This record gives sequence, structure tokens and C-alpha cells, in this order.
Amino acid sequence: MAARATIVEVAAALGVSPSTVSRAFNHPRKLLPETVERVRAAAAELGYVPNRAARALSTGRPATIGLTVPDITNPFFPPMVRAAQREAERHELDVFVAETDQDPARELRLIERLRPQVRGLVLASSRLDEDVLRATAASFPVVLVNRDVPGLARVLLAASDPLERAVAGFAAAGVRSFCYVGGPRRSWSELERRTAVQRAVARHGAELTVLRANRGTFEAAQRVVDDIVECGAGAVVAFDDVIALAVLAGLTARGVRVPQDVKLLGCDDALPIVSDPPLSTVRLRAAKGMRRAIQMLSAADGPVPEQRVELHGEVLHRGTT
Amino acid sequence: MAARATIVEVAAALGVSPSTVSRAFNHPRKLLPETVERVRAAAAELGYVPNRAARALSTGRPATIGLTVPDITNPFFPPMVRAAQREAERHELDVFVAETDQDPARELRLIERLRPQVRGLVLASSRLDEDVLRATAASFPVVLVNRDVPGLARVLLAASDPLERAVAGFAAAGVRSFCYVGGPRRSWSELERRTAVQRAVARHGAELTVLRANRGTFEAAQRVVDDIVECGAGAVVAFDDVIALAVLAGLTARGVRVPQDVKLLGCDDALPIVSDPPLSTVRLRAAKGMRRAIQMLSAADGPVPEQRVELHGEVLHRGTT
DNA sequence: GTGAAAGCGCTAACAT
DNA sequence: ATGTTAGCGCTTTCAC
Repeated sequence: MAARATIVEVAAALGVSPSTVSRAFNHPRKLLPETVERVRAAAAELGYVPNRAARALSTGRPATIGLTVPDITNPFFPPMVRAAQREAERHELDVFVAETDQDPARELRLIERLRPQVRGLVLASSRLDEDVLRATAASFPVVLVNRDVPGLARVLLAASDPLERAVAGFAAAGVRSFCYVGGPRRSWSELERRTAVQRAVARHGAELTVLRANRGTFEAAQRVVDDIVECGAGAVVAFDDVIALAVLAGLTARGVRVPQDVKLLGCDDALPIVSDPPLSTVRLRAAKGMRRAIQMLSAADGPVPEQRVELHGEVLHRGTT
Repeated sequence: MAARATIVEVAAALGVSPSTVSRAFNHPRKLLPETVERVRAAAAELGYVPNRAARALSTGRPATIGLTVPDITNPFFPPMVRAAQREAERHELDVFVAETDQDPARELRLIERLRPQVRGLVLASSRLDEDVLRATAASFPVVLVNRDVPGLARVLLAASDPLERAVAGFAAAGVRSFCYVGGPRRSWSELERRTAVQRAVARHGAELTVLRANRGTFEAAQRVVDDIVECGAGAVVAFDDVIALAVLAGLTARGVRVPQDVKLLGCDDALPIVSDPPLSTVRLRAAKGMRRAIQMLSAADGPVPEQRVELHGEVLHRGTT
């Protein structure tokens, strides 16, 4: 029961052919119910566990999909990884997760490496050039998440709607000067969020200062707090919650009261922690988006047809707005 | 260059045998340098990417190791996942990550599923019974992380030393009553940390109230804040940073000043965020531990010999102590 | 130094 | 309804 038996061994033990054992698992309806039963019992008895790699070799259809994320320590991604695995499970698929480190060259290397052994790829927040992505997706099933490349299958976790709504609310409350603290330059989310804020601020005839927390990390964000204070904004919109919390801590430490003096809005709702006051943020539909991505992949057989799915988040007004 | 060529195709294109192509990659020194060069050039030209699954089938030695974690959204684990992947890379190994959801049955299912296609397993914070673990590790390479089962190979990220030191410091500063807020019941870390605090508190003749944040989550922790206030402790040690931050927020909201009224110490140093005041915590050697685990696995061929590696963390005194 | 052949564990025609 | 055969992509004896 402990040792791993093979199909051939199970077959031998039962005096049937390997194909029968294989069929008992893959096409049970092609066998006598009784046979299926006997085979399954023997398999369990011998501790048989299917070798999925061998199966993939044989069928040419691996039951694994690859998922790349730029940075697994970014709290935005683990929930997506979980959602991917859970949804894949429903389709009897495995998920192989690889971290690209935000490095396009590394991302490409990983993709090449994964390709022979996965059925398809979900690329989350890919940093690759459009043409590289197009070339890859032309001959292989690929779904993009949070990357908007026309012609490809993509799922976008949009924050623009709630962001514009939030800005409108701030403006209505009398805010005339805004500040946006951006995240990773090359990310689609950064573009989408910044653009939304710019549009909304302009629409209300207010002022906007755009700052950037270079590598999208907490430390980087702290350095911009001085600039925020200086520009005298009445509301700060941050690219994500990590940055927002850094800003919150910085403002508080400088005696600026949130939300009385400055309103503060984060994005992602990915952190398992609260601040004081609790951070207002935009909740995205990350899990749902990842489920969609997996579904697209498991449906398609061959390159995934173009489609653009945009899932809109919602503002969560908590203590900082 | 786009399509995935196979070894046979590369061989055909060159008019050599498949074995030669194979050798050019796996045992280049058995070939004329010039041949190796020609083969590599042709392979690159044709976009040949080795199929690792097929190689594993053929050699019987998969170049992949499996890693299970209880909860990937717990910020404690992503850095370990990253470390595992980075170290594995150095050994030309892949890492397949699976989430057990803290469920022993699920963990066991995943292990069985992984076994045929991985060279070995790293089980982080395993929730399986000792005998199940022993049985598994008897016939298969397994390294435990943060689970202390005698007889097996294990890496422990210990917090006891720094925790005892911290308690001693609090006692020296006049604290007579302590509170420990525990985490997941079945985890080794919980036992190790709680025991350390109990021991240290007893040694200084002080009082200890042990509370628990049931599922180790932020929400659960908030519910115990009232109990903390009630027991009148002068210092709180939390199982991890997530709990500690919840406690901090709860205390602050109730007008209790940290660290003036109550000192607060977290554990793990895993969160990419700060609080105000910044949380004091215990930094563990998670990355280093995971590297060790991978090394043990890639060294051993067959069951990993017993060994117990204990890596000690250090106290990080920041703003809450 | 290189080729030919067998086989890893499994599946899918094609028999029967 | 089940067995036989061939082969997935690769590695590895064993020959030459």
C-alpha cells in the first residue's frame, strides 16, 4: 500500500490487460461496472497512483496549467493563486506557479520552460512586450490577467469605475487638490488606475499631483510622504493598499490627521490587517477573474480566442475616507 | 523558432542520432566539443525546449520537488515559496506548490498526487499525524519545515530564544503580568512559542494569561482584545504579526497606549506594512530554512536521513516595545 | 565518439 | 467488453 504501483502491476495482479486498468479510470463506461469495481479495488489495494506526467506524454495533453506572477510576496497575488488552484481542481487540472520577479527576460524563460509540460498559461500582470505575448499566444493557449493586449484573451480587474466614483465623492465634499501615488510603471493596473484618477480629477476641475512609489514597495512609498504633505492635497489615492498604509503611517507620524485633514484611498483589499483608522480601499474581483481565466483555458483547445473580460471592483469606505 | 521541436526533429535536421542530441545537453563531455556546438546551435535554431516530464519518465528521477503550505495567503509563506523556488533553481529543480488549506485529509491527498511526479517533498507546517508522516517519509524523500517529528529530516524556524529574551526584558522593566495570544492549535510554531513564553514568564515569577485567536486570522484576534484589556497585562506577545496588528488596532481603539500602557510583540516579520507605532517583532530565518530544506532534498537520493536543524530568530525592537 | 534499441508509465487506435 | 500494439519524448545501456 505504501509503494507506488504502476498500471502494469495492477493489471498483472488482476490478470487483465493494462488498457483495462487505464480505462477503468479514464473511460469507466466502456467497461463492465463490475470490472471497473474490481480494478479500482485492486488499484487501491496496491496503492496505485496515476502518473500524470506519463499520461500527459501519452495523450499529448498535460493536465497542468502554468501560472506566472510577478511577485508572490505581493499580497495581491496569493488570493489569485489560491483561486486558480481551486478552479483548476474543479477541472481536474493542476496549477504550476512560477514567479517572474518582474523581469521580462525571466518571464519569457519560464514560459518556454513551462510550455512543453502545461496545457496552457495564465500570465498575471505580465511584463512582456505585446508582440512577444502575441507570438506566444499565437501557437499556445494563453490567457492574460491584468494585461490588456488586443487580439488576446484577457481578464482585467478594473478599478477605474470605483476610483472615479470615489474622486467624485471627494470633489463633492470640497476637495480641490488630489494626489495619486503610483505603483509599478509597466503594469496595466498602474495605467488604468492613474488614468481613471486623472480623468476624474480633470472632470471636476481640480488639481492633481502624480507621485510614484518606485518599486511598488512599502519603503519606496514612505519616501514620497513628504511630497504629499508638500503638495497640500486634500485626498490621496494610492496604487495599492501596501502603499496606502505606508502613506497613512507617514502622514500620522507627521501629525496629519486622516481622514479629517486628508482623505486616503487604497486599492486591492488584499491585506489581512487593519490600520487605525481602517483603510478605505477598492475591492477587486481577483478570485472571480482568476476563475474566469482558468475556465477560458480549460475550455479552449489550442490558442484561446480573443476576448476581453473586464471585472469591476467597488469602493469600500472605511475609516480613511 | 516558435514551434516546439523535439529531440528527434533536431537530430533529423542534423543527420545525427537522437542520443547525440540528448548527450549534447546531458553529458556534453562525452561528445566532441564541435558536435556539442553544432547540436546546440541547431536546437536553438529550431526552438527546441527539453520536455522535462519525458525526461523524468525516462530517468525515473523527476527534476521537480513538491512544496505544500497550509495557507498561501498567510504572509508567512510566500517568502518561503520564493526561497524554495530560488534555491531549487540553483539545483536545476522546479518547485510545485500546493496549498493544503490546513486540512490533513487534503494534505495527504495532495502528497499522494504529487508523489509520482516529484523527486521529493517539502512539507511546511504539516498538519498530518506523526505516523502518517513517518510512513510517507519512510519510502520517499521528505523534509519537514516547522514540524518536529523525531526520526525525520526537519528544519525548525525557532522563536523561543528571542521570545524568552524579550520576556526577560519586559520583566526587567517591571512587567508582572503577561498575555500570550496564540495561533493555530495544531502548529508546531504555536507550541514552541507558547511554551517559550510560559517558561520565561514562570522563570520571572510573573503572571501569564493565555488567549487564543482561533483560526489564526485577523478577525479572530480582534475578538480577544477585550480579554486582553481585562486581564490587565503589561505586555502582550502574539503568535504572529497579523494577530499582533489586530491587537494593536484594538488596543488603540480602546484608548490603551502602546507601548506606554502595554508592550506588544509580534512574530514572523512577514508583513510588508508598518503600523503606528511600528510593530516590534521576531524575525525568523524563513528563507534560509527553506534553502536548507531544498538542499537536503537535492542531496539525498531516497529517504532523507534524520536531522534536526533549528534556526533561531532575533527580536526586532521597533515601536511597540 | 556516435548509433541502435529498449523502455520509463500511460493511452489510443485497432483488433478480436 | 477486453486485449494487442504502437508510440508519446527522452535517456541509457550496449554495440560499433
